[in-house]
Amino acid sequence: MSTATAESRPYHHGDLSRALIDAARKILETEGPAALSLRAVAREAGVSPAAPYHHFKDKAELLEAVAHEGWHELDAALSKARGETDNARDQMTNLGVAYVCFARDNPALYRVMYDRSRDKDALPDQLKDDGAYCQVRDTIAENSGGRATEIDLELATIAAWCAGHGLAEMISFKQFAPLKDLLGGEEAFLRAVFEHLGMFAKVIDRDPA
Amino acid sequence: MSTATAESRPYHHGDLSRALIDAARKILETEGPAALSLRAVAREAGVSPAAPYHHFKDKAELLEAVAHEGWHELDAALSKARGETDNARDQMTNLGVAYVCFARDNPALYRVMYDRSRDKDALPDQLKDDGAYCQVRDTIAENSGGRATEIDLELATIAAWCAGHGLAEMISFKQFAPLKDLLGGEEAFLRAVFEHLGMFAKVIDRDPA
DNA sequence: GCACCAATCTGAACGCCGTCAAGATGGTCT
DNA sequence: AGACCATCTTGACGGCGTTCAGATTGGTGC
Repeated sequence: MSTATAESRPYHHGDLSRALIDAARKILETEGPAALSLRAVAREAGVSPAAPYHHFKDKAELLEAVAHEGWHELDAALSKARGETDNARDQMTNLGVAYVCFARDNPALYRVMYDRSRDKDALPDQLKDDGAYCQVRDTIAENSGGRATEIDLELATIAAWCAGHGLAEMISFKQFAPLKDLLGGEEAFLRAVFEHLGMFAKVIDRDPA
Repeated sequence: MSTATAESRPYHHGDLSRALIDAARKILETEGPAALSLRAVAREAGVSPAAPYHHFKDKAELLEAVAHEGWHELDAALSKARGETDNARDQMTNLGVAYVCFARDNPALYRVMYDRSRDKDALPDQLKDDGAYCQVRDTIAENSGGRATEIDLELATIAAWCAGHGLAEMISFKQFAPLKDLLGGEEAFLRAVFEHLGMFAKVIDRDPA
């Protein structure tokens, strides 16, 4: 019984790597990061606890693969948000809101993404090369009208990333619920906080004060 | 042999709660969060693995106590930084730098502090009542010269906290090492990023644009 | 068709973990 | 002295990440 389905299955199970990643993500979504054990992933995928070790060096490497998918999806979300307007300044706000919403809607995945980065002391390379980070930098560059130096651009991008990440982590804390209601919902709250950051003011407004 | 030392020891070991917290912090500092098991803490304190359960409901409650100390120490660090200048605007920058430096110098403790908050979906109460958060808000209020509404103040404080937290998490990533060198060190890097946030611009500069 | 190899998976085991129940220990109070 | 109770130890349970020997399977060369 070589292939149980029409798809070409390279070996015994089929694409177990893929199945393991999917199983991990399902557990993350339904039970949260605390429940994400390698044994649970194997169970979910219907294989023995030792099976994953033929596809991933250890648990960390599986999580790495999950995180990698997460960064790609964040990238896609930012691309979409950026494309929804031509006004460069609105693009910036949209990027920020989209970033935070991604983190809010995929909290466990977002956690895994940064936990893996922390363990490596480095954000993923794809971020620097052509990923989400570059979209933020490019948008800032367009806002600056060519007046900003390379260093200014880099610093403003880091600043924006910090603000987005910080807000993404704060947004879930229930302290802010009253403020959200008062402002008319979560997105309004997000936009208000972003405004109060006076984000990128130095690059965009560029008056030396 | 009731009291082995001059101090009054309530029971067998002495103040085991205290010893456990100290042991946990020592392990955090020397081996990092991953090595912080309850058994390791008990081992470090010289008691059996079950002993901690007479002082803390479970592992989470011990970590809660550790986190609580962390917030107090962060509070003290911010107080000190704020007191080092009278210029309100400098106070703001000093607060930001002090916050990030605390996180950089106590990375494992900082991690535990926020991990516990996430599990509870809430920042510690002490933050709202008279702690670090209020110091930031008060400083912003002084900067605004009474022109800011309550909501503006709250939003600006959240924005500042997000930026600080975000930067605290980013600072360790090795990608930014070249930029740090280029700017003449880590603190210069910190200050540059804070500047690029145009932080609190809306509250402080208050020109409607 | 068949033998063989390498890739893949299983089963059992190791040491670690968090937690709990039962019992030993030693202050404290009367 | 004796009772009491907080404290600590011992031993156990199930779950974890990981390893390893061996079984199973798919593809390759004859």
